Amino acid sequence: MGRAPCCDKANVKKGPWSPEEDAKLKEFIGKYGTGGNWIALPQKAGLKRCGKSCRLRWLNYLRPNIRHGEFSGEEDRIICNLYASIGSRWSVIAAQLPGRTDNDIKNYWNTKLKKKLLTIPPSLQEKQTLYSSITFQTPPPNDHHTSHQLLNNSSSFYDFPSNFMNTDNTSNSFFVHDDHNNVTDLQSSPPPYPPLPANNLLSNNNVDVYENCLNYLGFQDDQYSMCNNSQMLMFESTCSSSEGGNCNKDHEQKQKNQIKQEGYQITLDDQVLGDQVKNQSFMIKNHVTPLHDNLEEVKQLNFNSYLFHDSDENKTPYYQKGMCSYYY
DNA sequence: AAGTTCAGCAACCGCATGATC
DNA sequence: GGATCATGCGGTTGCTGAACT
Repeated sequence: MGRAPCCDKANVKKGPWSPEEDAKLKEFIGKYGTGGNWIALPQKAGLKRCGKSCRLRWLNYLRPNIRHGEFSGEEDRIICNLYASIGSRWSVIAAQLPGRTDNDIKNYWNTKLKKKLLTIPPSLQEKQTLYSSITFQTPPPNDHHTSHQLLNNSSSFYDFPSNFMNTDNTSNSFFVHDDHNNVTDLQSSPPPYPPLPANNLLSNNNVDVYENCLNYLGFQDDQYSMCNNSQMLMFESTCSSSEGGNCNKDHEQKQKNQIKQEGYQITLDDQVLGDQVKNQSFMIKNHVTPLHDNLEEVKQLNFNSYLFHDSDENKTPYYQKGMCSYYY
């Protein structure tokens, strides 16, 4: 015995709406509103439709100020940003795009935007564009913004959780705090941000800002990114879950070696965000030093897709893929 | 020109959640 | 606290027209 149907399926019309039906629904809602009861509405309005169908038709097509047609570049950026941060919560994304419906955005994402992003060639320039869109704006080269200025420059529609961090405008100090009121003042070591969520936020239901976007682009698992004022480094790693923290040193060394081969010098720091994160990944702290003096040259470097092939204790192959790029 | 494939989109379906009794 | 119902949401389906062979 399944769930009771929401309406009498035998007596409701399905399929595309006719102009007459649209007019009836529009007129009825114009006069009486929805009355807070979609189930009863079709009968009152003289429609042989399911209440859910009426609701959908109204919300996605008939209600005032609906916009159809081409999405702008700005809308693309917003969708990508939000998808990266919250995933496929289309209604939330739609709320940021006046006149757009969740259905529209979902369709647009599935049919166009996703493909558009997937076809981005693996050149740094393209990646930079994408990452800048899914992360945060960065200041111009040689402009020593404070971290909270970075935050202020970040996309306005992305609201960090209220406990994510505080900034102190008077002293330029910058700190994060977690649910236990453990406050970390990052003033003494210049934060490499755009902001990383405090570990309690990273480790539970809060999706890493960057994760989804990279995942759907074909990258996997954990990646964290950071920006050292004019530079940003993105990294990801995939570790066997059973390895816990042990894999990190190993992979860290590999990544370090790999990066050195590419002409960069980095300082790794494997603490930062607590056990859960540490066990899955490692952080590269804020000292990222290009060995090249010329930023233009740096800009051209492409660290895309280091691929490590290894195996865990069960001889199951796994991959670790590192990726980083400078950008400013 | 006819048939086939593909992309875009409207609409449906079923599940999750919240409100009410 | 549990049952029932309405609503909202996201995944999926299927229709339509355009593009391709």
